[in-house]
Amino acid sequence: MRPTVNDIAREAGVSLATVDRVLNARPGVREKTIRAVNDAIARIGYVRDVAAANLARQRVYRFVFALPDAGSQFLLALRAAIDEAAQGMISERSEVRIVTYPLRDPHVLVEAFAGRNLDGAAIMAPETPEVRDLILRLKEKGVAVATLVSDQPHAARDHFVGIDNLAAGRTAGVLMGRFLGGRPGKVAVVVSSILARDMVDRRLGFDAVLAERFPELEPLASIEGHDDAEQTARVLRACLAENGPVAGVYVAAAGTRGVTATLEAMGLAGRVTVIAHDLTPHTRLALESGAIDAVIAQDVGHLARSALRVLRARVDGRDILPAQERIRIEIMLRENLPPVADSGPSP
Amino acid sequence: MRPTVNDIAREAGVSLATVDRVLNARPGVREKTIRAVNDAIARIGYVRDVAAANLARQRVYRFVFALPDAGSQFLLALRAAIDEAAQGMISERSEVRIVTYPLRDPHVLVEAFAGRNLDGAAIMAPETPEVRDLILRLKEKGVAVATLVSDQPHAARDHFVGIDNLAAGRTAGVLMGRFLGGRPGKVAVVVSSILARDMVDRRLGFDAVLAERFPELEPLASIEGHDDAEQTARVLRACLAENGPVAGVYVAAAGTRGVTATLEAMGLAGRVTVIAHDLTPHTRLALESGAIDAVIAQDVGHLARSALRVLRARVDGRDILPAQERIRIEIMLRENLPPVADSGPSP
DNA sequence: GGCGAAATGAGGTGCGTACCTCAAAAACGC
DNA sequence: GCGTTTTTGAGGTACGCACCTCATTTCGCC
Repeated sequence: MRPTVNDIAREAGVSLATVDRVLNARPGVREKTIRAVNDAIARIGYVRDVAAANLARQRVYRFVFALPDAGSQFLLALRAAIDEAAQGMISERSEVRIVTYPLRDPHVLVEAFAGRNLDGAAIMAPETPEVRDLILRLKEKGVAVATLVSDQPHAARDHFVGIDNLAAGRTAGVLMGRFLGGRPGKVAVVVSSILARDMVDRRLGFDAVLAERFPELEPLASIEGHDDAEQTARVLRACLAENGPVAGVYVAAAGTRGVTATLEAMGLAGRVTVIAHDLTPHTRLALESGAIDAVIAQDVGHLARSALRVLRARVDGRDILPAQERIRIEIMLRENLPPVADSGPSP
Repeated sequence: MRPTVNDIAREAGVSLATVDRVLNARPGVREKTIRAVNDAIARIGYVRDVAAANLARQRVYRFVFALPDAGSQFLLALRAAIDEAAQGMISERSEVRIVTYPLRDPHVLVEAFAGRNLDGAAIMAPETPEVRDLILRLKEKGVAVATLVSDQPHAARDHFVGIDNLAAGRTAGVLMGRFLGGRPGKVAVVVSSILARDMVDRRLGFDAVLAERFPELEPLASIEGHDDAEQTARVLRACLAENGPVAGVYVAAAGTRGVTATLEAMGLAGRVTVIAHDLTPHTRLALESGAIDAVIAQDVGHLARSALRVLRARVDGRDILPAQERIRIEIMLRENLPPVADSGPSP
């Protein structure tokens, strides 16, 4: 049997009321008594039963996820994953809302948080001063804050939920180098925007590995696709026209469809090594057909669940299991694609 | 406010006692009444508060993990991961014991389960008739059973916690083929035993990919290392003596140390592509030094937590989130090694 | 030593659920 | 319509904790 508050009272030689005052940091207890109670707690190894505490407290956790309103397949999948994770948390008195904001205008994001009283927020947003301020103000109000997918290392967030994008770029680099097997050539690099933190990191990691280990490959200047297939196709065509044939393309952003379509149209499909990010219906098909050679993926379900766990732990003042919250950099090849998840509940 | 059992009673026009009987499948309720209650539950969207339920139930879940007593680094890490996961579950009234048994003698394993009353078991064991019987008898006693790492598809287990070893073998095959970049050659394959289910699957997957996509590679007959470095070194030397130089080695088993040591001694380190399994201190070092080119890994923390979640869900009669329980086939390269986890609590 | 203030004790109630008992009501068989 | 069995209702207790009130004790201070 785990020790309870009554055991603390007996062990410390005080009453239940005093133990309660100490446990919940209520005033009116002498320093000396507080120490006696804490000693007793340490001695008998008491751990608060959070479930029972929350039950008594009638506590409801309010969490908000803020995501860009773009319609990329990755974001769609992420939203679905958050909904699913939230569904699993309702039996644990957590309430999750998703707010979306236009990427161009993070001001809307700031407004969305005004006046709400909530316990935690997971924010996927560009690294702008407004957002940094928003995070700071949330923290000041005692809200747990996690950044999602793209970090804000200079903001006051408690935790970053996402992959190490530098390492992801390095991984892409080594796959590109090894898959090309020593053949020299140029490599095009597609990012969403050269201002996005995750894109910068991926690019840095990619270049570093190429320079260190595959000097025969020449990475070209980043081209910006803004996570849009049309736009990506356009800039890639321009890039190829300017630089001539490439041996590989590293798509660090969304909009991979623009790349495969362009290569297909130019008769280069399967002859250019393509490394892309994020497992979506399209990249899955492209992997299966051989149009893409590898995908660097992050599990959206893991992202969603990890964010909720981290925020919950923060609010409860609990520690997290770092190993459980480390989002893995997954390498997806045709051969290790997971079976398609059936979406939605069966009838 | 979430609806409670009282709301169900009011909505269904029955008493609390009847709702309770229905919810907990107690006898003595007419079919018609059961339907009325369930309809009311569906109508008001009631979800049982598991925290409160467990509190009232005063239930303690007893789980057992059965593992071979071998001292491989993988098993050590797995045991540590189980301990850590169990630690996290004590606040959810779960109690976990690990029992080990000698691989040669699964009879000991069977005895270890005699007379215990427990709720769930996770079993990592070879596919023998004794073990299959053991699983069947456990199931008959109402114990939830999961197989761990190595499956027992013909046994009555509820769930398999581990990677798809066929796909893992395929992944190893494609990495081998692509890393060798079209160079022809022989490939040695090390397994622990040609009788182990996971080894058979890996071998099948590996061979299939080589045959389909890399006909220039010739896989040699499996050599058995029995998860032991010494033994592995011995059989690998014999294999190389017999077959001449190889382009690659696929180590589907533990005992990778025997392979790197042998290659090192023969002056072949870095000149033979090595694909190994499981991220251990040794394979991590070998990856960093370039002695191994890639490691196919399964996250031991995920294995442990998933097993516990699956067993818990089974006992509670809840569904699982399949996406969360799918153990990923991770591809570890030097470039995406996770930072070393600090072991043990900090002082 | 007496005073006011601070600290502590005793005890109650409720959170949402499980599980129990006993009485009352309804359904059933004849 | 009777007796019997089955079904249902009413109510209580418990789980571990939070939070409240009011009485009582202890402390610090002059």
